[in-house]
Order: sequence, then C-alpha cells, then structure tokens
Amino acid sequence: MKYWLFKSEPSEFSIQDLAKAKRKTTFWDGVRNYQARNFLRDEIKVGDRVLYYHSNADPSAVVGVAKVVREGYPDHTAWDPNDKHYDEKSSADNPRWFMVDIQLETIFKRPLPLPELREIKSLKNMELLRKGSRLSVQPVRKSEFDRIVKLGG
DNA sequence: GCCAACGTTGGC
DNA sequence: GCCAACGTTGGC
Repeated sequence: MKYWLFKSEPSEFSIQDLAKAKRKTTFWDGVRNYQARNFLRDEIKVGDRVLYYHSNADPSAVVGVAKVVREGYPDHTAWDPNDKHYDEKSSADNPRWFMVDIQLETIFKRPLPLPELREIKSLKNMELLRKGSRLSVQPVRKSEFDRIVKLGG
C-alpha cells in the first residue's frame, strides 16, 4: 500500500464537500501536470491512502484522510469544451489526462496547518514542505503519513 | 536544444 | 492582491 497527498482549494472542492458527496466518493479530475498525471495513471492503486490538503486556504492545512476506491482512468472532463480544464489535445481515443476515485475516511478533529507541519522534525523531508513545491498529487512516506494521522486525531 | 515569454500555483 | 517558483510553449 502506498501513501499520497492530494491538494485541493477548498473553494473548489473541500473535504466537507467530499463528506456530502454520494457515498462520500468523488473523481479527482482536473489534474493537468504530467508528473501528477503519471502518479494517477500508473502508481496509485485501490486501497492506497490519501492525505487531503486544503491549498490556498485560511489556513492551508492537511484536513483529513481518504482512500483510493478506483484507480487510473481517463479524465473525461478534458474532452468537454465547456469544462474549465478542457484540453483539445486529449481525446477518448488517446487520453492525455487521468484521474482516480477517492472516498472519505476521516476528517481530522484538528486540521494541521502548514506552519505547524514545518515545525515537526520528522516531516522535514516531505514534498509538501519543499520550497517551491507545487505538485498537486504527491507521494508521502509511510512514516510521514502515520505521524500526520496521529497528530490529526 | 536553448531560452524568453507566458500562464499557473499557492504561500503570504 | 502580490509575487516567487515552476511548467509549458514556441521561435530560432
């Protein structure tokens, strides 16, 4: 089993939105970065666990945990000219972008804001905390995942 | 293949 | 809202 961190702006789709979704499940569409795409397409498997991170938030924080319930399949929103993430170079025949489905597991009693994470020594190598890091789908070490879940309650 | 210009992300 | 750090695009 692998561990990941997914970023979402809460104004777009928050963990509370996920809690309200049917079966607490959503498809993770709109990723338009090749490195993140490769993780979604090739490496993220059913049963993997996901830290849910609110970016561009007040405060930005890890807010809960989800699990992967369906693995990589084409992101059809790329084919919809009316979709904000439309990409004319992606097609059903030759999909360029992929997504997975995730289901909510827990919302942390205590969200863990970014500045607080930065103070925890055992997390200092996290991709999230790297200067200039922008990857919206990123791998997390088991030790980091466990530490964060413990802190989040 | 280089790199300037441009667009996006996301912390602050 | 600002802007630094990235990623992508396209001229050459």
